[in-house]
Amino acid sequence: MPNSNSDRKKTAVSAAPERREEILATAAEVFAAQGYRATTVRRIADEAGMLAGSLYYHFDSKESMLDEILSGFLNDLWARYDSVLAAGLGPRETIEALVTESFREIDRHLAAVAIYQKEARQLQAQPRFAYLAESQVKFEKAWLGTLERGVADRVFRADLDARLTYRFLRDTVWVAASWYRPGGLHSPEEIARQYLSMVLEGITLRG
Amino acid sequence: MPNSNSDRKKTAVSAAPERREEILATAAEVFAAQGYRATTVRRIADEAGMLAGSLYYHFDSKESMLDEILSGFLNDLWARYDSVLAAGLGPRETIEALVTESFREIDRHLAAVAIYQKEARQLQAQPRFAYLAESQVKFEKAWLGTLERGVADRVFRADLDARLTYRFLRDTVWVAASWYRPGGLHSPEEIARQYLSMVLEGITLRG
Amino acid sequence: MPNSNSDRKKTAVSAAPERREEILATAAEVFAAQGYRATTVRRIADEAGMLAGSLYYHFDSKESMLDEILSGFLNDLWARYDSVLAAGLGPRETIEALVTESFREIDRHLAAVAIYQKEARQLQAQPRFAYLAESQVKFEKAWLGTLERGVADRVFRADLDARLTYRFLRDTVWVAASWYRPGGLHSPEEIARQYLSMVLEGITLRG
Amino acid sequence: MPNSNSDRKKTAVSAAPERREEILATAAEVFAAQGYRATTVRRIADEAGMLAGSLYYHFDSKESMLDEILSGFLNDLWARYDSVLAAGLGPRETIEALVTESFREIDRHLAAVAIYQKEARQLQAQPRFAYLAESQVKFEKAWLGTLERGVADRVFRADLDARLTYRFLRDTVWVAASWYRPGGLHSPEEIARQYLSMVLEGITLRG
DNA sequence: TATGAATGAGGGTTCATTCAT
DNA sequence: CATGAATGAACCCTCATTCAT
Repeated sequence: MPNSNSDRKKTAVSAAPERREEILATAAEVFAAQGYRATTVRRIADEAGMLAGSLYYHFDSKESMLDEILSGFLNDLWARYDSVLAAGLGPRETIEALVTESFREIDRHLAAVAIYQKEARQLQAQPRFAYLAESQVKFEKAWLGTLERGVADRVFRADLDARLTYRFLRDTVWVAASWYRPGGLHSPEEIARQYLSMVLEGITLRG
Repeated sequence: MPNSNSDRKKTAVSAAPERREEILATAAEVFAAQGYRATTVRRIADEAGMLAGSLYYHFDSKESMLDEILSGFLNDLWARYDSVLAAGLGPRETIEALVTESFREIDRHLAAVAIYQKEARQLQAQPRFAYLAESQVKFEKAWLGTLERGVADRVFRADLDARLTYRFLRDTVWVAASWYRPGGLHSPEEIARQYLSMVLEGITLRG
Repeated sequence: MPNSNSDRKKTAVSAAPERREEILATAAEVFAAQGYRATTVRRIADEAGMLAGSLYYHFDSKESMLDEILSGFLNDLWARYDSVLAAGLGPRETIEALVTESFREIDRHLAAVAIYQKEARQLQAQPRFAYLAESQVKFEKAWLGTLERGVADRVFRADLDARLTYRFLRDTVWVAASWYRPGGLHSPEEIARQYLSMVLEGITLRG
Repeated sequence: MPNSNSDRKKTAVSAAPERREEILATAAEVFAAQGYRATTVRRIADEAGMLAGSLYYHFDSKESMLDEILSGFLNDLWARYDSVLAAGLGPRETIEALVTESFREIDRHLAAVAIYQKEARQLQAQPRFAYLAESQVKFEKAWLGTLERGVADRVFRADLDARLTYRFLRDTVWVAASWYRPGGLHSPEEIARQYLSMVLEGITLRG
């Protein structure tokens, strides 16, 4: 996956990467809380204990912060998804593993996920963020493929529109970022288990 | 439900509300496509075939356009929800009716729903948009109550966390606005049927 | 005195001059209360029971309303001043008559006087309002001349700077417009009497 | 006295207040020359040798500049008035000292005084500028009280309406700001002496 | 005569960004 | 590394004015 993070041509010398990460984490939280457009660079600087101008020593633009946040998240996500997909599991087990990894990713990169959910659609149009669209395509291929494999294997119902089911699963998982709070009542794994139970078995009680 | 739309003391007189509605529909589409903050009033005016300043003959601010769009949508939604809730249906039938009405509402007010999804959380903080939070509360009461009634009636599974299930249902329905296109392959009712089937029966094939 | 009022090339037909006067009086009051710049043409229209655009049937601009108000006031003032100055009175009696006429003029054209006080200095720069400066010059000539005649006649003290005294008199009289309310406790003549008493005799009690 | 200037939570840090003062002085002069409403921030910026946006680094609005100008002037004025009033002088000497201090204040804060004269009445209505009204009240108390004390002490004439006399004195002093130019022919003290002479003794020559 | 709707030129303000120190 | 100050483009909004009806 193309990752603008890799061809980073920063102003900064390579030294002190911790400060960068701190600022990035701060920025991510503010972006998630207020929205990317609504967030001022000054607000981020305030939160990071510096002046707005000082941010430009570490990053060359507000947009590049966003870029790093999003690509960092997607890189991490795909590393895990790829290893699930390479494990040679059956369709149902693959879905279970993907869902579980997704909730874990929400737990790890909550802010980034929230930002992604809200901004990705608009961002995709810009060349700089084309990788978002590519990730989307790859994502659909993985999930939809698994679902279709499951239907073929008579593990999943065949009477449902595949793309509809895919969207249903995808949305169900990721919108959780809008209410999930790390350290809350349920662990990511517990949430995954319940979600899977609903998705796979439905919420209706069986006689 | 408090509705800022009702105590509108606008510049415009009562006559000729068509132009208002036209502009409002245009604004809603642009807001939905680009995000509220990212949308300039010039863009709305362009799209409406007028100059930016002219918008202010009909509305007194960009924010008040947003307000009317959102409150208009919620008013319509609640009129329908209320009549479903007043119909005295069983829990499963109530859920089915609510889901169906929701998809119909997405069909009717697609732009407004998309805007709501993206902006409501931040907007709620402003006093002017407090009604969004109130609607949210009422919404949760309706859905969660129906689910709990269903569990008590042994119609729904008792082993699921009720709030988790509620969120699952709620999000499942509404995020559809992010991909739904009116006049597409599936009618709102067809989408509702399939969604309900997944939610109620699960996606796993039964022996 | 040049009076833009005389070469009025209005849009309006000559008919219904009462409506004009009504609007003008309304405008004068609003200008006086809020300041010329701060007054919107719409506010005047509201107060006159019409829409902003409708004013332009009667007047061709906001500025021309101001012009008519101011020139109307000055025309009236000079008619009276001129007849005082032509009466051949002694210096003290002339001053007394001018002061009394001034307070009467404040009583008659309160709003116009207030506007004049506040806006004249800036307005003078514009060619259209050059007559304000000319009036000022003529005004100074009349008062200062009378004072100097009084000094020569040993009616007024000779140890005071003449221009200082002139300004003292002028300001004393006209600022009254800032607090005077027609129909209040004191009539214009009573106010004139007391002012004159102070100005001529001073406020110190004589042994 | 309430002073909005004191609870200033400005963008600017405490350091380098000189630039602020420069800009403020510039703004005051432009406000005085053109009127507050008629002054554009672009004009102030031009005069200060910067761009309009740059002003907002130092001040958070055009209004807050006005606020600082006015409250700065009033603070200074009251410091001096208060020390006069605390000096335990007789009525006539108190009036003389107040008048003299007033002319000195006009000399020091000419622009601020001119602005005050022209804008105070309208500004008072806004909560932010309520301190103008409070100052006015305190002002009247000080002057009117002194005048009444003087009448009781048989230093001033008893046959004059006290409030009328107060307004006469007040206006007489302050309108001088409309024509006074620092560094002109007469010093503030000289002007005060002549004004006092007129006010106390009158302009009529005594046999 | 008056209205409704629009125009268009600003005006105040925000904000990402730059840069000398 | 960070600050303080400034830039400049863009934004929302206001308002006098126009004009067809």
